[in-house]
Amino acid sequence: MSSTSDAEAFEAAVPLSQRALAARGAPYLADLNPAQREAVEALDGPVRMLAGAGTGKTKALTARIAHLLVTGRARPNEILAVTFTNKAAREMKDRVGRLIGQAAEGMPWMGTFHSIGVKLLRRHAELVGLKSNFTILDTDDQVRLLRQLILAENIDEKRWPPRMLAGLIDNWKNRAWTPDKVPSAEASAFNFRGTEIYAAYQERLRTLNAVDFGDLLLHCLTIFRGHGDVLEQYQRWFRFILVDEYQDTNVAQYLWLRLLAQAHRNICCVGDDDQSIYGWRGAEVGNILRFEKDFPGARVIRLEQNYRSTGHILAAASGLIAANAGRLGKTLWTAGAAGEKVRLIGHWDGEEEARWIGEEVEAIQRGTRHMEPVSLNGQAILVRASHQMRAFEDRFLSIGLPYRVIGGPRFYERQEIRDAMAYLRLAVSPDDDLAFERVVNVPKRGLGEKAQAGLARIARENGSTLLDAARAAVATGRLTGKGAGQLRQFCEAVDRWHRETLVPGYDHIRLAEAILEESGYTGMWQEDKTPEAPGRLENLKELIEALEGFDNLQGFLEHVSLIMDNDSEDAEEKVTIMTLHAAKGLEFPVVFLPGWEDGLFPSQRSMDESGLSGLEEERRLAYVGITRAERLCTISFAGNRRVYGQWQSALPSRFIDELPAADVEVLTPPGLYGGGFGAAGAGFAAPGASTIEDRASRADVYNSPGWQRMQRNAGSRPLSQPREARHVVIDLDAVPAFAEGDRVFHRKFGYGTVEAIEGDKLEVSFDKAGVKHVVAGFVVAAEAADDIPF
DNA sequence: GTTAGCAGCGTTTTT
DNA sequence: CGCTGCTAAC
Repeated sequence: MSSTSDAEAFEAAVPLSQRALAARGAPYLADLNPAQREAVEALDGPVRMLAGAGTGKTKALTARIAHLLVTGRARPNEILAVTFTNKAAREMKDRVGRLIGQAAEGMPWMGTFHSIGVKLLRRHAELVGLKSNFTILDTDDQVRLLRQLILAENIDEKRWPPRMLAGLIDNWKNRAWTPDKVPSAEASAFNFRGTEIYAAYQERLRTLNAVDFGDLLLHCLTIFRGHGDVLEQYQRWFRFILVDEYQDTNVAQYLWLRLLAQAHRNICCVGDDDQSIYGWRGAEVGNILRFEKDFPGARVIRLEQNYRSTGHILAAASGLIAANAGRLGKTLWTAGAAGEKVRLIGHWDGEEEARWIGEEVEAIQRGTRHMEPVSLNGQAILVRASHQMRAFEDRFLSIGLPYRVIGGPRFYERQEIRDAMAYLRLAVSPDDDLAFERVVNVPKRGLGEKAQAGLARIARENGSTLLDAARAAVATGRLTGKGAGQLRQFCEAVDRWHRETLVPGYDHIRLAEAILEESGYTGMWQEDKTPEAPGRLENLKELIEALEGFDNLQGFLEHVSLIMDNDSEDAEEKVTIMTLHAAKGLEFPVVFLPGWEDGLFPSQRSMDESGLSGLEEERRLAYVGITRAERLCTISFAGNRRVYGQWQSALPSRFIDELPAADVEVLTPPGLYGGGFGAAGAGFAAPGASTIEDRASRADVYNSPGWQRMQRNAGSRPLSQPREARHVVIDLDAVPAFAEGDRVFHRKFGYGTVEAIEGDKLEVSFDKAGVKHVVAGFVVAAEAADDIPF
């Protein structure tokens, strides 16, 4: 901006007309609607964008970035663009790159709050008493550490579980409370010891040169507040700030943003109060209102035209969310067709619900009377709680329907990955006590609790690291027996690996492989015959592959804990199963929303803990769910569900009553032809009914007012498509791989014996999982499972 | 020091 | 029901 020509100065003052910019290579402006264009062109000063679901928010945001770059208002490294998930950040990078016709790699400050926090913290770690190679603890490490502290305080961990304190500390950090800032109102927390242990925990983290997730932001705040020069540097540096999913920011994140933006006030926040679903994690919708106060004169831009969903879907979602009080208010509209109504169906129990959805997915994949075929990738099942996923997995496995689960245990949270990473950490920094502790006896080296406690004591006496203590113990003969020899070998190995990491340009992939091999870690899993072992070896292989993207182990370790999300992009066609939370920001042509029962959704716990505001957050979650659907949305509930292995009956969700009847079509569940729901459960004789003891409840299920109203409006059409007779294909060519009595291995159920063969389906008696019907293609011969290569 | 077997517990959602 | 953590035996 220093050498500004007249023409450029003019550009800066007056937004160029659409045509003028298009002529100069800004085609991204051409297909924006007026509101989006306003959002793109209002570059200066605070902007608050209120963007409803499917209104082209990301499009506007990316175009805005492109506009900043193309008009020369900012260089790529002067834009701070914050998202909540890595996925969102990646998508934004891709799209900006496409808009400006080159890779957006040059935008180093586009990422999640946490990844940007790490980057800042590594530069200034010494200002909060850390070294720049600090390690990032995940929840598991955090809990372990707290457990040690709690035990040291002689507190009964049964009554005061470490997990609880971890949650508490997390909350405090979300509110930007360092130990000394925790208000006295919280003094009674955790048996009146909460703040005290919090302080001890922070101290311990510092000595370990480690941080937890919350610290990534909190330490940044401490630095910004305590070192004006550093803050000013970044205020100048980040000339334009953009924030995605603003409604999900917590107080710490808000303060972080405010500090960075308050000088130039070029901050653009995009959010939708109706999609605020992280209140339990400390998100404050109130931050939207607070923005107005802290940035007076902020321009408010509303995106209300929805491009994603059909009319009925949009109307159903809007009708539902209207039940929430105190919304900022938005009227979404669409120029598109009304499309299919939202479908509603009740089932006898959760298993039947899963069965029905599986068949619907296959039917829709083939194409129905009412809809063109939709591929599996275009279909998703969105659940409230992850334990609902199991029913679908079981069902889909047995009918051979390919699926992918998003948001299970994260890749880097898996035991084998954490172990492997601990080894790598130890190689890079032998003073990493946490890593040492984790793997010193994995695989077993005869170093149990006692030996480890001894090492810890030596370390404390000498003020040394655990590794040094181990060396000392071996040298002085303080440790004897079988463990001593193995420990000596372990220490030598660590030294050897560490020396290799010091060689410039070392082959880090080969070294990593060698570490896992020499430590006996891969060997341990190769010998393990449990069903999970092959999968774990597979994951280790993936970990090694991931190393290729980095120059050395150090680089890898610095980034991995935040980068490794497990939405691996595989090419195969699969239905997606995930939680509603994980689905935010995504869209699918076809969406299934199972489990709409009171207590499950809305979740009882949410209502107990947070009352009305909890219920409203649940309702927003429902709103998010429905608005993920482009063309077909199917809501379902089950009258009975197994929970903790006990059958429990449930009532349809109150949200069902709140759906506008005109936009909903009630389907007749299978097995109920001719009977219908008319007379309170009459004719309700689903297969399996006899196994359920509590039958009294079923009349109630269909007695809720909403359900009855719905029923009066029910269409005559029974199902989206009449069920095809599923004839068994007797294809001799498909069978010969297995015979009765064969031993087979299944990725999920483990080893088993083939009991019967019917077409391409096998009945297998699994050693651990019991008798299951599976498609032949899903199992391999047991011998083949033994040598799945690493 | 390690392992097997049992008791007791719990499931909301996540960077 | 399935997992974790504890106890009792190897």
